[in-house]
Amino acid sequence: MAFEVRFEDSRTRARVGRLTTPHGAVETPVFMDVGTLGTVKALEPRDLEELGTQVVLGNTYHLLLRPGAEVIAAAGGLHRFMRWDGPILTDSGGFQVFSLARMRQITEEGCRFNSHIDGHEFFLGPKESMAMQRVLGSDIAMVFDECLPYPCARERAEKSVEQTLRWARRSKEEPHAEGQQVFGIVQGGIHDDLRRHCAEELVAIGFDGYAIGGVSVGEPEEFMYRAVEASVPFLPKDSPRYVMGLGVPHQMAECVARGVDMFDCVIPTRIARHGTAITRHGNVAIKAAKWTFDPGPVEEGCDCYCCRNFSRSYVRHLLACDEILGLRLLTIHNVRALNRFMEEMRSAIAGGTFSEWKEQIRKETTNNE
RNA sequence: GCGGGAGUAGAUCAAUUGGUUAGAUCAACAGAUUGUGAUUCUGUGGGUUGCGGGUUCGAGUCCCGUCUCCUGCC
Repeated sequence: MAFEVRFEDSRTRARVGRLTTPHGAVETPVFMDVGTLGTVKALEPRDLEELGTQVVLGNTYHLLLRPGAEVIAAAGGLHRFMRWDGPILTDSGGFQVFSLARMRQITEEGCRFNSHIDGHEFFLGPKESMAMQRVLGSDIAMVFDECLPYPCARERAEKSVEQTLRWARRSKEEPHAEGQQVFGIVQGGIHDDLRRHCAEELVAIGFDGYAIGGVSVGEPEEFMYRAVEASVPFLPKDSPRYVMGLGVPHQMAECVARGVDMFDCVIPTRIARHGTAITRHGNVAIKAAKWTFDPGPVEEGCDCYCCRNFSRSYVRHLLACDEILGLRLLTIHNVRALNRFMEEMRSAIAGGTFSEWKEQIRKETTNNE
């Protein structure tokens, strides 16, 4: 079995596990860094290693457009192309169908797009997506799905779930790379019965892991937790569960308490580029003038390269001047901050103190500064 | 000393040859960002138009005086 549950919390559904992939083992719960175009923006693979990043995400849609399947194939796959030897998870492009909705035309076979770069028409469906992910050679491939917006009428959600299930079956049937795992994606919006139905049907098809999609798309926080609660009980206990697109610390803690093992999000790298640091006491705008003379690190007690060596004053200065190093240093910090957060979480679960830890996190991170 | 030019938001500059509530950009401040079309986006505050008079229905704009800076000449 590729996934092994090693500790289970007695009071919640939280668990510590290990996911084995062709490029190494992954300790869960895990936060995965988004590297859409074959790079975690501003970081090098050696940075990621030092920061304790376990999995990097790649994106089928974006890599298909640029540089294209031929280039990746010629390089021998995404690992070799981007020089990351750790596990890679590739998104199917399904989310782009949703986020680039204006340009779409959906058929049973998939989705017709116009490239956002040069307008060229192209097509992405379960067949094309799996073929591309096979070329990419990711350790984990995601099925091609439709991500529903919020809010969404029930009738539309029903049809969409059936479409997602048909696409999931076809995604499973397509050939995959050697050792490549395939994860199904539970959709269903905020409708509990649709979530359950979708989960059960996916389990019947049989996947290596199961994602919960269509959350953190603008719905209230409680709806997000409810979507997780409506899905997890119908997923196998011995398979990894992955909430897609989520990376706010206390939200991840809440989802882990509901049985989730994996997360990914653009938040740490994006807000770093926008001048905001993630800390144990909430987000801090390092760009703010009040740090102009501040000699302290971005976050007190952080072990990252940025915090070990540089002052808030310096990082603020770099950001104010739009220096590349500013984006890099703050990205280093934010990635490390979330990885430390997950390390703490795993220790708390293994040590039997998860509930107390989660409560403390909720208090600390909601009080901004 | 004489001549010329310039003084408008924290900074750099606008304001149709006198016409509504003096704008823009940057900075400041606040907010957003959740399977990246994001070094992005949104919003807020901020002015005794150097100062003092005058002309006019009305002055950043015209006139007088004054202060400061720049520049040229003796």
